[in-house]
Amino acid sequence: MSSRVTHAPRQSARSKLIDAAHMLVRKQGYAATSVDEICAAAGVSKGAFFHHFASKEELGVAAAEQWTARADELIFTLPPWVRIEDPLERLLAHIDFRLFMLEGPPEGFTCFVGTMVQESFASSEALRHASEASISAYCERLAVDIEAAIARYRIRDGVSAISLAWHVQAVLQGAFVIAKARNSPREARDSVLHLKRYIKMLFDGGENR
Amino acid sequence: MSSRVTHAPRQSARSKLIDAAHMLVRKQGYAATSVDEICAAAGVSKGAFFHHFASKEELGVAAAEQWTARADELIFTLPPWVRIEDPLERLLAHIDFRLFMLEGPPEGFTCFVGTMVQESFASSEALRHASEASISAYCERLAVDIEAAIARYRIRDGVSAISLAWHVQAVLQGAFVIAKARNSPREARDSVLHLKRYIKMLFDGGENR
DNA sequence: GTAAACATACCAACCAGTCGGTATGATATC
DNA sequence: GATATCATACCGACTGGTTGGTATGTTTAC
Repeated sequence: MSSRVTHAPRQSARSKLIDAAHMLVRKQGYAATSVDEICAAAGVSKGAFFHHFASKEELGVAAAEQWTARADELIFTLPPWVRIEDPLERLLAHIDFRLFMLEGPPEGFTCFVGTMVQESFASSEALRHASEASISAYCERLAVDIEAAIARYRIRDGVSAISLAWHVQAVLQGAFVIAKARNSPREARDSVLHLKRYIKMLFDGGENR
Repeated sequence: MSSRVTHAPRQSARSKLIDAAHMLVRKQGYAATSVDEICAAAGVSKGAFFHHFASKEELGVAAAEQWTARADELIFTLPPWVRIEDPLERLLAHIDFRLFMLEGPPEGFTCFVGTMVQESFASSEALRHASEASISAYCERLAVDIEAAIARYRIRDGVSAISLAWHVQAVLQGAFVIAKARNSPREARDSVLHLKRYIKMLFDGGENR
């Protein structure tokens, strides 16, 4: 009874704004998404927006940080396959998962920071840096698994784990662009399948001959 | 003396506007680039802009079409290596060329239509379609060379020429995103090297063991 | 001379950001 | 335990500047 809930969890407005930004920016881009639009989608007032964020740019930075946390959870923590013991199998399951995600409209599977950084790399060092941090975090986390696979199975041509991780990220980002251009995830999925074949070949040149 | 220069090449304003759009959009994105900014960079008045284009969107469509012509010339017509007889060597020279291009600031090597389509796919069907046409044209042209290589050397797993062409395009588009995020083309180049290794392995699994 | 190729001045809508104010709840004072 | 004080969360009207686009006039080409 005396359970002091202290103050009611009033994270609400701030995180609703970030969620709305994730959705709208992925659909329309950063510059084309206005603060008013984000407020309307989040169902909060403009006053609330500027209470939580000093500027639109600051929201972008906060949304990038939140995106990192969200992605790490969604991709590296929650899914059951992350507990596969064999590191190569785990890596391939990761690729299959990214493949599986390529469904529905682009705002459902594309990358918030990847979209944002394209428009802001030259105009806002804060946004560029926040986006880079988010993408780098993904690559470094993925490189851990790749490193484990290399340790157990070796890899061709002395390919490094971090280099392959960046390549995975590049293929995914490119697949998102193609999916938007084609208005269909079909070529994007094909491209990820090429990536999977490449990884298999890197770890065993003659396996699925 | 009476050398009638006939009419001075007055393609000038229109194509200066398109060139300025190519540069500015690649640097800042489509939405963040204003009509006034494009006019200023092109050194023409706003009246001239709307004399040649009914709207900013129409400039985008025209710039996409111009981009297709420019890319076809720059990549598939002018370079000396396009006359290499062996189709696989020609394909690998193509990849090397794309690798070689990844230098200097991003607005010098990134893709105008790739940048534009990310911001416009959901808001302007005209821009999305024009961008898709440009990217598709590149892929279909590249697929001709890949098809020739397949005919001469075979390829693993029954990979199709057009599918591999889209994968090349995806890796390049992804590499552009990574280069912008990292503020350096290093990881982008590494990714294209992965692509080159993949293509080599597809055409000869055990070649450079 | 006339039609295309520009230039200048202007407009309404929209933009990010400001500001005065309110509602609420925790803490301090007596 | 009632009251004063303070901090946080939020609201929505407002502002100065920017936006894409227009109206109208001038210059150039043939």
